[in-house]
Amino acid sequence: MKKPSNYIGEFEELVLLAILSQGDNAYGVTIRQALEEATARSVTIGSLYTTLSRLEEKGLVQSWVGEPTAERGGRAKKHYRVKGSAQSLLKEVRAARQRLLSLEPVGGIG
Amino acid sequence: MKKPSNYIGEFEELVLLAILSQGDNAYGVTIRQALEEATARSVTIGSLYTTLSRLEEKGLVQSWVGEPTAERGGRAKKHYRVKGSAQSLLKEVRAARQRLLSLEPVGGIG
DNA sequence: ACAATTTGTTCTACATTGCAGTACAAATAG
DNA sequence: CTATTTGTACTGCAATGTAGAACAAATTGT
Repeated sequence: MKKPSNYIGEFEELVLLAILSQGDNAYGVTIRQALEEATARSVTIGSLYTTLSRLEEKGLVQSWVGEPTAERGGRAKKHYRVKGSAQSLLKEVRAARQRLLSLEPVGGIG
Repeated sequence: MKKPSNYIGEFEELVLLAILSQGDNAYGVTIRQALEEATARSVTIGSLYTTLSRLEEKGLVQSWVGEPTAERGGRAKKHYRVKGSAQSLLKEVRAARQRLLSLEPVGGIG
């Protein structure tokens, strides 16, 4: 739960949104799936977990391991939840972009 | 005009938006001012120029040096314009975020 | 019990971006 | 031709992005 910086990157932001989009079912596989569908780009699982770890180090997400579901086999899922501090950062960066867009003299970019 | 990657970072995105917001008057000083007002964070001039250079390397912005204005003294301004390729990338990442938000099961984050 | 299979996470390594300080360049004024 | 003003380029390191392979924990079948 360090606090190395106050900045979140582009991919980190997408990961946070992906977690939110999965509600109570946010873990590695579902988060990845949401990302790939939303971005139409491949997301390697290693990249995702690295980012999830860093987000947790920064205190932006919280995680806990669930009970292993009796489906076929496989390790227990590690669930993720977005913390309030992250919501604030998301709001901030969205607001900053909006402010710049509202100054846009040509009138919107799409 | 290299093409090292297809990714744009968070700050790069803000810089692109800031350039757009300045219309025909986008150069170091005005871009920086727009950024600081929109983000409420200090932006050192070195950081900005580094990012502008990288954006130009990636072919996302175009620059040209203007005539020196007869105001007091000082070097000629280097003007920047956002290219179409950048507009596309901006659209893409905005769309990706929007897609994730629209799946948001809790109902919006602010 | 234990090897094979399945599901899922951690580790290692390097590329790209973010960020700041300092040096440098080009213009005007006196 | 020096001082001042305005503005840009250079250097170096920290933080993020990205991928591949190794590792871990569960179930199934024999």
